[in-house]
Amino acid sequence: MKSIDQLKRTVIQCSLPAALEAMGERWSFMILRATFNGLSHFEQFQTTLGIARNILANRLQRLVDHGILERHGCPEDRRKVEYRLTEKGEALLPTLIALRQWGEKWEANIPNNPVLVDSRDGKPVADILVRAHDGRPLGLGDLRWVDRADLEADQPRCIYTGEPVGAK
Amino acid sequence: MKSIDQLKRTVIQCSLPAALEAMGERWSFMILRATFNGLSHFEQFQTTLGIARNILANRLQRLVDHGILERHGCPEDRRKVEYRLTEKGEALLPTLIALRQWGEKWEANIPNNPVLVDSRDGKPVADILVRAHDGRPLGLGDLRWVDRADLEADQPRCIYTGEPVGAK
DNA sequence: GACCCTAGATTTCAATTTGCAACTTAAATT
DNA sequence: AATTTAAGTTGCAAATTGAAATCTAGGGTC
Repeated sequence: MKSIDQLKRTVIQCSLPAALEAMGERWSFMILRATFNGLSHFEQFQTTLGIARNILANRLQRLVDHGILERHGCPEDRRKVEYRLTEKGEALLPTLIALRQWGEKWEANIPNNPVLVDSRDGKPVADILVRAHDGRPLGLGDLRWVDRADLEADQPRCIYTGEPVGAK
Repeated sequence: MKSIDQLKRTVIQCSLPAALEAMGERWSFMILRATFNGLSHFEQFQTTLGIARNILANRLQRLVDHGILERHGCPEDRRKVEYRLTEKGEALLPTLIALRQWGEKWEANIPNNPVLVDSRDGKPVADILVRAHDGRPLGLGDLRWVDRADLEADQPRCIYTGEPVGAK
């Protein structure tokens, strides 16, 4: 009772709805993954993903509208359109990889392929984790949700328990 | 032309479809976020998210079916049901945070609240990044996609260019 | 015990979204 | 000139979503 009370005093603001409006549709992440793997044309997406053509057209348009992909005509073959990742689209890579790693570990027991590796040593990238500002991995027990107002007042306290967080 | 040819030689296997089957519905991440913030009852989800009751019931059922939430009756008030995160559900935190951070940076310009902080020092967690096995942050330019078969044969090569990756 | 309230759904029905198949249009190829 | 290819669009049936009303079991109050 008290904890929920505390929670309600926190103004909940979250960009998750906005993020989901851009990427929450069923095929959006699949299309994004395909672009990360080098696909860029309508027919490529259609044949490799097996998505309906009208839905694909609609999703590509949405991704372009949200600034995640850019539409470029190909000068050497003017029938073709190239869909390219923008910087904003590229910034979704950690989310995509996190989701894929979760799926590999907890849903499908099949190893993901292709594998994303470090170009320097050819080793697969690390599991995506929540980390402290200095890079230390953090588990759920090391984490607290605090109200931004309390944080800015240098009085971070857990929104459930009210308990102060961190050294003073 | 050559790069797509190379790509087609790679057996594409991906747990992304499986992950999206569990979490790809419109409200799933919103419900998950609510549980991470301490909500656990039907009415709490309904009033704070504003989701239709039938859809909420259906989504909770799906999340339970996928082993992301667990359903517990409350002994002290037998009308109530408590939905709790499982270990599998908790493992989605990095994905959720990555998506939220992306939204904060690229979509909504409003600061996220509440803030996830390190319990040790009360500082907000780091941005979710793709990192090397040793924790070094990696940008897109430091990454390559390689066929798992090539990786296991200790011959990692970029699936587009065929270029060998890493020192030999 | 009669009454009302609460939590967690289920049902009904309209509106929207999805998906398949066929068609279109412009550009390239034979 | 005829064919093929790339990237869509259109029409229509099926599935999904959402708002509102209803339902059921349990609690609280007098």
